[in-house]
Amino acid sequence: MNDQPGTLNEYNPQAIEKKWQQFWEQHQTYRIHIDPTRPKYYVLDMFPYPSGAGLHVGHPLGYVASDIFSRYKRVLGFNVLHPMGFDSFGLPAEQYAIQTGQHPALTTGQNITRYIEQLKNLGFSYDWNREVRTSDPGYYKWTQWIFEELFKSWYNYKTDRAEPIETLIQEFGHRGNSRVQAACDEDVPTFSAAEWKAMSAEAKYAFTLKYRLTYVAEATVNWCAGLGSVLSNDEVKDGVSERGGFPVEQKLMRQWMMRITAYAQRLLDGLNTIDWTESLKEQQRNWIGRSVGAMVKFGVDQHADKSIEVFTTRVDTIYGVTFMVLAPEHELVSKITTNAQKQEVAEYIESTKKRSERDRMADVKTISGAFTGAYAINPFNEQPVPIYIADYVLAGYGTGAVMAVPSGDQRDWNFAKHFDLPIVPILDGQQNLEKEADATKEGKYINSGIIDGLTYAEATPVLVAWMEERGIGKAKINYRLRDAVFGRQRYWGEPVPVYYKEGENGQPLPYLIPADELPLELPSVNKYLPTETGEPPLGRAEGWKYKSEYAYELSTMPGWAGSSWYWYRYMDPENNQEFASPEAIDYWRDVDLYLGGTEHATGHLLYSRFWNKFLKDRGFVPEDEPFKKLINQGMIQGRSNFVYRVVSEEYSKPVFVSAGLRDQYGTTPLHVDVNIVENDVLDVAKFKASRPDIAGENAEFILEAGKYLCGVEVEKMSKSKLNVVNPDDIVARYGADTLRLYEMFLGPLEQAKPWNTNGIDGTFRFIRKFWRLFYNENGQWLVTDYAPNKDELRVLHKTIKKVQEDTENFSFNTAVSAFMVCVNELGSLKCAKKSILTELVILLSPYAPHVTEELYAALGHEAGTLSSATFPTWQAELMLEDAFEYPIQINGKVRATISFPLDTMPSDIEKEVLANETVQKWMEGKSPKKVIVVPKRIVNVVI
RNA sequence: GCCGGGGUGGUGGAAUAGGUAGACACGCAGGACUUAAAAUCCUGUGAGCCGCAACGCUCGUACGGGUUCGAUUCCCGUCCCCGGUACCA
Repeated sequence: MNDQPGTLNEYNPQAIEKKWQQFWEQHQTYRIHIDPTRPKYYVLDMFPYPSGAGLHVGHPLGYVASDIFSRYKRVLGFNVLHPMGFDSFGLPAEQYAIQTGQHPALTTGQNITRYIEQLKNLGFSYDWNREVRTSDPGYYKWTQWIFEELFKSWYNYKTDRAEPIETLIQEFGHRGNSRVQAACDEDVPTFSAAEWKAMSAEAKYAFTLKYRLTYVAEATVNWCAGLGSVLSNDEVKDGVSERGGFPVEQKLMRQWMMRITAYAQRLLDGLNTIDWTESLKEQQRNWIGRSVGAMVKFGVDQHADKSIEVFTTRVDTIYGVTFMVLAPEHELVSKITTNAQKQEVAEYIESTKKRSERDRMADVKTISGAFTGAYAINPFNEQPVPIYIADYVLAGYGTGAVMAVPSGDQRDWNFAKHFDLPIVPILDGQQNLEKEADATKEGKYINSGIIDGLTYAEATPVLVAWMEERGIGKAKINYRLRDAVFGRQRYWGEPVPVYYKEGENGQPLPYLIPADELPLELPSVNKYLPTETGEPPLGRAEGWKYKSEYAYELSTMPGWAGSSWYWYRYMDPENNQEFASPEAIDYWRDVDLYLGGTEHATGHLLYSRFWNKFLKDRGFVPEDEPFKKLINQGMIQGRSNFVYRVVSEEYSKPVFVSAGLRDQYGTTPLHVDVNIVENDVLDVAKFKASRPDIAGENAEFILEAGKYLCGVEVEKMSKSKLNVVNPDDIVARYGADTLRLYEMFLGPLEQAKPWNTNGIDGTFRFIRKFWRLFYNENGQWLVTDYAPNKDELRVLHKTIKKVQEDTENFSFNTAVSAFMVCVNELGSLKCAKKSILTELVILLSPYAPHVTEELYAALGHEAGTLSSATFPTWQAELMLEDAFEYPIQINGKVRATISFPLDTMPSDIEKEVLANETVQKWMEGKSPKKVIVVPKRIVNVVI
């Protein structure tokens, strides 16, 4: 590879790309507007967090794909919205601020500038006039506004949608709250209309707080002391914070929460209406975790006033219950434990507390628990069963209590064996109960009171009816999904627009900052750390308007707030009156194609769907689902190179052995910078220069075939592993088009793959060859006006067809291959004719918009872009040009062909008759034994 | 464990309503050009066999079976890899 590709007469990407970037900027080529005469198409990339490291080499993968698709849709006549922006609130900028004292807005701004520069270098067709930044006050004004709208709303299960809080207050005034079916706090007492009317205005207000979609609650949260903040479940991995790796503990705190659980069922149902990958939908389904079952109330022996409620998905096994298990944290534990068992129970609770979350997860096999001494009464047969506590029952799921059926559940079975508790079979279909539990639903019930002799399908309704009659249980659907914690004790985020006033009972009540005073701007602080009294950094706020009168909410919103609605802001980014105008929303509606990584499956993508459904309920947006189709680009992993240092007393100087020969020596592998390795061959001179400490002048290298080959391993891309490849370096050397094409060529878009540049020369050669179709060896323009011949048309039409199919399927790697074949074939045909090239450019422009600049002028296109809509016309030409040919195999060998014009699709029978005739002719009248016609392309004949 | 996706040359990967496996590219080898190198171009390149050559033959898509005229593709079983999730009652 020449280090300076491109002389004056050669393809010179640096000059071409620079020229066209300036041109696009000047002419605002990619600026788009609402155009009711054309259909819209919205292509969205997941916007990046602008980190200090600059654009990651994995980012362009998805951006290139979405850019290709945007260009493709434009060529087909769509008005394409293709914007970019920045998710610019976040922890790293704040950490940096803590270390350096620099305002996060400053560093964030610098990072964004760099990102934009890099993105523009890559030639994306974004409309930069629509750029958004979540940390701009003009943007987060509307994030705060949505928060306030959520606060002003409640979820009505009767209408199954969110409604303004006024409709709830009205209902309270009419009939109290006994008939209200709402998503609300658990501790809401029932009251009548009269009682409601008797309440003070403030008491009424306090009451509504239990129903609003954002609310304050005492919640167990993931508290990370290292970061001084609360984290969401998806920010915690293996008991430590995802960012920074600090330990995380469970802590009870007053927190802003969002009632996403109100939408659990709709979030589940909506998945059936959208075109996402099955694995992603499955992840969301698991996260929401719907299970259908029943709540059953068990009495407690000696405690007539108490009962234990359990959730079960198998009420039909109720007669097989031989013990109960409570979570150690369950509130009844202390009340029902007998004196004799007190010490054992206390010890057990103590030991579970010591076990970290991590230990509990890692160690699933150890069976432990303690007997409380109390007994529960099975409401169906009045039999007492012992109550245990055990840490395999989770306080956070269901009621924190389970009815244990050892014959049907393996964990219960294990527990029963360990504590020597009875195992009662309840179905005649159950087998091997001595060895393991059998969760079958086959057979008829035995030992089962009112359901004896029934089947599974018959039993459940009988049991539920029996329970409901007596008020001891009911059918119930349970979700794993929890309400989302909405506060972070951090500085660099949207301030929660709330202040507090002390109420009658001395408790502070939250009130919204009036909407016309939004945005509540992030105040400046002298330090980005929590205050001495342990308040969040906003405790240091200076210049807050009402600070002397009221206490402000000091937490900020979580990272996902700003990203949960940003696709609407692109529709109308400058609007200061609304988050986007109804006109813009009505035209652009929803995202037709969304590209991004799978890592957001249970975070961003779930919260966004939640907010969207809320906005829909309140009439602000028209569509129920925000992202119609979603493609996940695979993660780009790092590809590390290694050198092998020989470990031996024999040598006084450092010795490195090539990878293929390392088995013959004892060696230690060392990471080596991938940027001084090409095709896994080490540049020894550069290596020596870069590591004088170990590889200086007198180091020895044991080569194979004259080269030093490096070892390879796929790892996460990181600085310490010396495997980071900066896209800028590639662009500087080969040009953006080569990088773009290469990233597409690397493999299927959705597949995770290690980044390596081993094949990049191939795509560079291709683009150069392509360039040469247009220019002669002196760099002069070659395009002329001759009509193409049949062979040339054939090549073009074949390519157009293939590329269109591949593009529709997001199979860009095969599309690039098809281009390569096309250019090779045209090259040998010496084809350089205007009409052919017109079509070729339409195809190629998504991938290489810079290469063919002269064409814009020569063909009279609007400069710098392509708007020709010739796609529909070529297909007709293709039909006239070509024919289907069916080879006829006789005893496995091709001996003849039959052909059909493309406009007449023969039936299989017609083919068989024709094949028969052809074979007979070929064999001079002999008749074949068997003719098998295969629809696709081959006719087999057996004689 | 469960759920989802995979296993094809030296490498990245093509091809699945069943129909010439290995497109395209990298790498490698040989050749042309060159004082030389780089770049470029041409030829070859799954493994093996036969032969002067042409033609041709056998085996090959993780492994073992099955269905079929025909299986990388469909079915059953096994092994391995990647991603997600985790005591969810």
